[in-house]
Amino acid sequence: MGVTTKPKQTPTDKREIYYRDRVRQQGQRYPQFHWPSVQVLLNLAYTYNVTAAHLARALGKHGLSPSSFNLLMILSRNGGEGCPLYEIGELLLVSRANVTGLVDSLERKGLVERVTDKRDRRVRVARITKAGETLLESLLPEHYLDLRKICSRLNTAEKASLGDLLTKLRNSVQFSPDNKGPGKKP
Amino acid sequence: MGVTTKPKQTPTDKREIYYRDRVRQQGQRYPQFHWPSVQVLLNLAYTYNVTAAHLARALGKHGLSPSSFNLLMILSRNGGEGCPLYEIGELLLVSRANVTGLVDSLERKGLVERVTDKRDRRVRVARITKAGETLLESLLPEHYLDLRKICSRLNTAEKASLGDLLTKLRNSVQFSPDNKGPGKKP
DNA sequence: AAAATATAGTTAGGAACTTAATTATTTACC
DNA sequence: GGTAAATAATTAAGTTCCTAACTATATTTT
Repeated sequence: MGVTTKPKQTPTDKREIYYRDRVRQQGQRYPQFHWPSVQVLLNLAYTYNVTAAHLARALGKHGLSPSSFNLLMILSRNGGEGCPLYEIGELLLVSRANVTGLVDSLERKGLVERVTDKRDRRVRVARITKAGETLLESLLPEHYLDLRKICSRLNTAEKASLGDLLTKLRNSVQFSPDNKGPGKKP
Repeated sequence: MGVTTKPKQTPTDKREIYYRDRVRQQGQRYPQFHWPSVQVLLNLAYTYNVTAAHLARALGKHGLSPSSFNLLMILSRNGGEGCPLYEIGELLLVSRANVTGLVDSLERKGLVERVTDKRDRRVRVARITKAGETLLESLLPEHYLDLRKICSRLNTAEKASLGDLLTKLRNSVQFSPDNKGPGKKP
C-alpha cells in the first residue's frame, strides 16, 4: 500500500460519534431525554461489560465460566456439607433450571458431585470434589491479584465512594415507588 | 403451623452471610485477597444486573430485547440510509454472527429490512421500517423517563462523580500494562 | 490478468441463561 | 389418614450471545 493519510479510526470513535449524534437528535425530539442520566447508565453497562469480559477470559483459561467459578466458590465455603441446589440459585441469583445445568457441567468435569439429602429426599446437595478444591487453589491467587489490580487506580476513598454511588443507584431501581413488581395475578 | 419465632429471612440475607464468611475465610487463606476491591466489583456486577434486568423487563413489554432495541436506535439515527451490518456489530460491541441473528429476528417482525449495497455487493445494509419507527416513538418517552427516574436519587455532582469513577475503573482494565491482549499467533 | 489475501455475511454448534411444564417428595388440612 | 398444596429438581423449548468454518465479493500483489 502507498503512503496514505487515512486516519485509521478505532471502533471507539464510531461509538463516540454515534452517541454524540444521538444526544442531539433525541434531546430535541423527546423532552424526557436526560443526557446525564443516559450517560451514566451507558457508562455503567460499558464498564461492567469490559471488566466482566476481562475476568471471564482469565477464568476461561482454567475452563471455567464466571458462573461455574462462583458456584465452586460457594461449595468451597461449605466444604463437606455441600449446598442444596435451590440455595445455590438464591446465592447466584439465577433460576433453578440454570443451576441444574451448571452442576451438570461441573459434574461432568469431576469438579463437583451430587448427593441426595437424607432428611428431605427432594433436595440434591452439590459438594465440591478434591479436584474442584485443587483447581480453585491453583487459580485463586492470580484471580484475587487480578481483582486488586483492576481497582488499583482507585484509592481507598474512591473505592468507597464508587461503592456508595452504585448502591444508591441500585436502591433507586429496586425500591422505587412505582416498581411494577411481579404483578401477581388474582 | 404454630406461632413461631421464625425470622423469615429474605434471600438477600443469605447472600450477606455468604459474603461475610467468604471475606473471613479467603482473607486468611490468600494474601492477594483485598476485600475493598472484591466488594466494589461485586457491587458493580450486582448494580448492573439489577438495572439491566429492570430495563429489559420494560422493553420486553414491547417485544424487544435490549440488543434489539439498541439496534433499532442505531438504525433510527441513520434513517433511510441504513447501516451496514458490520458497523452495527462495532457499535453494539457484538460479533457479526450475532448481528445476523438480531437482524433476522427484527426482520421477521417487520421492524427492519435488508438491502444489498450497490457499490460493494458483500455488504448488506439494514434499514428501519415505518413500523420500526412507530414502535420506537411509542416506547421512547417512557424509556427515557425510566432512565431518568433510575438516576433521580443521584444529584448532578454524584452522577458526574459516578461517571468519572466508572471510567477510571474501565481504563484500568482496558489499558493496564499487563493486558494479555489478543495474543496473536505467528 | 491470475493468484493470494482481506472483508462481509451467513451457518453450525455450543454455553449460559430464561419460563413453563413435569416428576418426586414433603407438609398442611380436614 | 388421605387429599390438596407447596417445594426441589429436572426437562423442554426458546433467546442471546460466542467461536470457527464456510461462501461470496473485493482488493492487492506479482
